[in-house]
Amino acid sequence: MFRIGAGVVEGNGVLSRKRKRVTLRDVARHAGVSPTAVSFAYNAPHQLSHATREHILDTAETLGYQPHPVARTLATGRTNAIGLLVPTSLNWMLHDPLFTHFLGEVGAACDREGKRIVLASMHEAWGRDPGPGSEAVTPFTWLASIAADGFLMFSIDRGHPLTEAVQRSLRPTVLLDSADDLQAPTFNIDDHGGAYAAAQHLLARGHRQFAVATMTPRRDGVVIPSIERRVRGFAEAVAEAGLPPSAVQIVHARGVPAAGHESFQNIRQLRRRPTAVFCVSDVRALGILSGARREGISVPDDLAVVGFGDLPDASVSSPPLTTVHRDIDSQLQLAIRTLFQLINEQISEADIESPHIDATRLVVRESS
Amino acid sequence: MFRIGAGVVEGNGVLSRKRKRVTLRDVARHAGVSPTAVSFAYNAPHQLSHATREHILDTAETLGYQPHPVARTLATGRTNAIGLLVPTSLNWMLHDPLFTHFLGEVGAACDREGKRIVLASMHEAWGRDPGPGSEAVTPFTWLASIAADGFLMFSIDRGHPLTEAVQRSLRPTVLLDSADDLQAPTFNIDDHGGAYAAAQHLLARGHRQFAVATMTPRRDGVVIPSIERRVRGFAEAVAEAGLPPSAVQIVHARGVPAAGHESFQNIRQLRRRPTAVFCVSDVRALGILSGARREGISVPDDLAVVGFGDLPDASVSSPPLTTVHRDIDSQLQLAIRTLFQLINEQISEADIESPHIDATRLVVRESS
DNA sequence: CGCGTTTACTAAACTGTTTAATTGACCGCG
DNA sequence: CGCGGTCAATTAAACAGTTTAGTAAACGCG
Repeated sequence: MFRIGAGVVEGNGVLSRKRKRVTLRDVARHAGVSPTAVSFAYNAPHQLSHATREHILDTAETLGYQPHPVARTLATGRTNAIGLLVPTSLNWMLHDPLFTHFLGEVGAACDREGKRIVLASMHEAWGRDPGPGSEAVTPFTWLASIAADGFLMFSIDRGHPLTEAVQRSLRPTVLLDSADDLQAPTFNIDDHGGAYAAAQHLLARGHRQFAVATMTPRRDGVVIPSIERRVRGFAEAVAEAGLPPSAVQIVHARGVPAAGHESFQNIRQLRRRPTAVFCVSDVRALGILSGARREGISVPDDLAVVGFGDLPDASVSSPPLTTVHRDIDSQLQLAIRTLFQLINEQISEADIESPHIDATRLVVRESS
Repeated sequence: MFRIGAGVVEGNGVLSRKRKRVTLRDVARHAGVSPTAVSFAYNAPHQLSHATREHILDTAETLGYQPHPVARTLATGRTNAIGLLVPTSLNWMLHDPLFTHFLGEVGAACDREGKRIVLASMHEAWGRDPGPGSEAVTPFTWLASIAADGFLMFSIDRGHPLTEAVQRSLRPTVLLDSADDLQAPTFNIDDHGGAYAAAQHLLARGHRQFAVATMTPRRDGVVIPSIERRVRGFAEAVAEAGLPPSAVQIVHARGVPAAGHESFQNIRQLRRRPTAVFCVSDVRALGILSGARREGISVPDDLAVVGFGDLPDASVSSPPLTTVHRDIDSQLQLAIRTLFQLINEQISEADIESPHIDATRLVVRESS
């Protein structure tokens, strides 16, 4: 077993990362050309004769020259990275399959374009004790400190500390699943309409007493606008059917993966037993399904369950989940494409109709 | 509903991101001080009198000055970011709960330190058709183009195209779950020993015919060293018990989340029916459990199942999963801390004993 | 009062690259 | 032979900060 013990492998140069960086100027000097020529060798080969170019590339190779990405960025103004701003802690978000799906797709898109993703979670970024003598971190300074050409943000509400910062930012920013009156290109889905349709469906099936399973409100007051819209949409449809407000009982549960079980318990403890439950997300609904299975409650006979999102898992659960379908991928593709176009200045923000709202539709399966 | 239609909101300056950047020099000019003073106001407050500092900060505020992160990086040599190099496509990795856990923890650690994560997937990075006239992307140039102070990599094998690049890199790199003879600080776990213990356990329970459920080999030949070690560890223990090689049958399945079901089907089709199956990961084992439940196969009576990793889910499955426990968090904390120390030059690579191998231990529950 | 130290601030150099403007050589053409 | 036009390469100016070395004034002190 190979081992890098103290002093065991030494002096062959491989381990020493201290050696001074070889700069473009060094290459130029050794090759006997100007720094510009070296730059051209990489970025504008046609400006150079084939012979000199080869010569420059050779000397660069032998010297072990690595172009300095930061210096390049400073000169070109392009970081080749987009900032993915996570509204809470990354840890928290990663438990949400919707987010991991988002992240994966963004990753694939960036991969195709040769771009990098800079992940920054906004949660603990500010309000932290400022370093010795330096100012406290504000949303604005925080955003400014991220080296990216543009930003992608999820679930931003009106009141979120970052909204103002985003609007003052110099870099294009695209919002997903956010409030729909923010001054930045926003790509949402029809949460309200989807939830409304879910309610209508359940009403048509004869249900009159409902539970809505949603998140426990965050202590920091951060609101997830898309979820709010879903709850409102559902309640509105029920109200318009002439039922009293008490026909909709809201149950909260915290966390994303385990929340389903907790929700289920809470539902069982309601005095007025609901015959149907609408969940603001599929994970929650799937959790309720498994809770019901465990307790011998029959779905949909004893309890109808409707989810939101139509994750891949929703169609293979038992029973298959009735849920509100959204086309995540097309929404995301459009958002990312828009962001790239904004970055490349192929379009301007004024050209974008915002918010862009993708349709949703109810997919009726066997859980309702 | 607010709407940024073409020309609807215009000229209030909020939407225009074209306005020229306010530089440190601008602030200096307006405040009537030298550029140095402005820099000091942010980075070395004690060098300035309280009054001038306030004055500078005020003018900066009114001018809307944002320090340029890239320029700062170029001058200081600090990006305040670490590169997370994903060995395959990000999309693929995100389906692995182990990776998302890793990512979440790295995120939390970076959050604490005020650092950013640069995500870069190596999968498609090179071998792509080179841009017009520019050189093809090589692992080395690719790595060099990432603006980060150091790198964290998962599952790197000897033959991986990046290994050489990492060793030539100027920036500290820490490896996790990788080959254990690479010339970089490596933090592994005792895969071999864990799998060996799992086999011994099953042998002691009287099993004589085994299946090992592992990944389908990747077409690109990339090998996941930790998984190789597990398979070998298991096979070795069985061989040392005097059983013939045929006592261990290897079943492959692709993908991470759905692989469990596929593995289960494959196991059922084996001519020599195994009485116990060892899975190289918990997800796979959990999938087999649910496949068995669906088909009415009793675990552990008809089939004993042992996983690897001891994810949170493993203890709450039905039946609770016997699995090889690893302390992911401590491994990760140590790796990250080491990386930060290397970046800050508080330690040198020669001081690090590598590979660092965390112990694993078998946790016997009810699936075996 | 003169000497050394601190305080508050500045000028200039430095980080490594791109890019606009420029030069000089060479070529064909009228 | 002189003139415009490429071609190949160079010079110099950005890009937006940090940092080192230095200076003038103020201060403390015997």
